[in-house]
Amino acid sequence: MMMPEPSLKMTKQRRVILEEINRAHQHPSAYEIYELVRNRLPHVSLGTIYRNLEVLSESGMISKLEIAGTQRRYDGDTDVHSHIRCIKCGRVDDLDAEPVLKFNGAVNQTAGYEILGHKLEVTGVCPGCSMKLQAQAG
Amino acid sequence: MMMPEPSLKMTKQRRVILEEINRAHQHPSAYEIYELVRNRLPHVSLGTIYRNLEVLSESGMISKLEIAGTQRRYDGDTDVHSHIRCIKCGRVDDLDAEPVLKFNGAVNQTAGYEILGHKLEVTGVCPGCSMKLQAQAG
DNA sequence: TTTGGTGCAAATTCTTTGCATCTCT
DNA sequence: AGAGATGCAAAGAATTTGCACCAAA
Repeated sequence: MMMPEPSLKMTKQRRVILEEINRAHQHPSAYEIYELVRNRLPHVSLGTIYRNLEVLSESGMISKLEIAGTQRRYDGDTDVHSHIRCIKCGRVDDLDAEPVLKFNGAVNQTAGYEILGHKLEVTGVCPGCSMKLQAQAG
Repeated sequence: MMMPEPSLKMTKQRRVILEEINRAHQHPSAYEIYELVRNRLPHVSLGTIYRNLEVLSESGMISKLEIAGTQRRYDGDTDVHSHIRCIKCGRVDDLDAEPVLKFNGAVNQTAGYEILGHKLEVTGVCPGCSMKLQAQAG
């Protein structure tokens, strides 16, 4: 027998969270989303942000970025695309153009794993951190 | 004027940590390394593990894996190579063969970033989790 | 009305750090 | 000796969760 899917209520918190993620063209962390939402709903709690990020990504309305770094980041754009991450500040941007990858079959025969996907992550230093470093180097 | 490099003392803790990382053919987390080392040095502290993982990776003797997931992992093999990560349990293995990647120039012109590198991360379900899932599905 | 959501605060998990003491070099 | 490392315990950062009340359907 099937479990009924839990129905998603569209609360105002959830609606605003979704709007802010879709408006943000960087890839905000939970805390950054919290700050954005709090401008519009001053009493919102961080727990609500986390719970919603979870259900929204579970239901495919946003995506949870699987990238390196200490803080998780979220993306309103659910199409598959690659990212670049600043190793200094953790900022994440989209690549301007999706690189064309070609790889041989090696990946398909790894140690008994059932392969689900892959992703390319480019690392670098973002314009902001680049400037700071040059100022320091003086 | 140059700062003198801090000299690394080879304490017994540091030596054992290094030996255990090099012996481990998975990619252990700090806590897993702690457990391995504790078998040989029962009074070692987790703080010492973390401090050593930091200096050892800083000095290039091991590498800190930049992978998605909540827990950081370490690798005694400092050559560049790609990994596969189990989305269920976080286990990380080396790919059996390094895939040949070819990509167009798109990456070189992204939003003012100074590009440092890139990496491919393959995701999948490891043999252990695969078996558990099949048992559940019945 | 019922089911799911919220705010708040406490709890978890992973990692870092201050400090007194110890140990390589 | 003295720079650097250790153990311990406390602090931090990011995320999750229990619970009483609230609101969308």
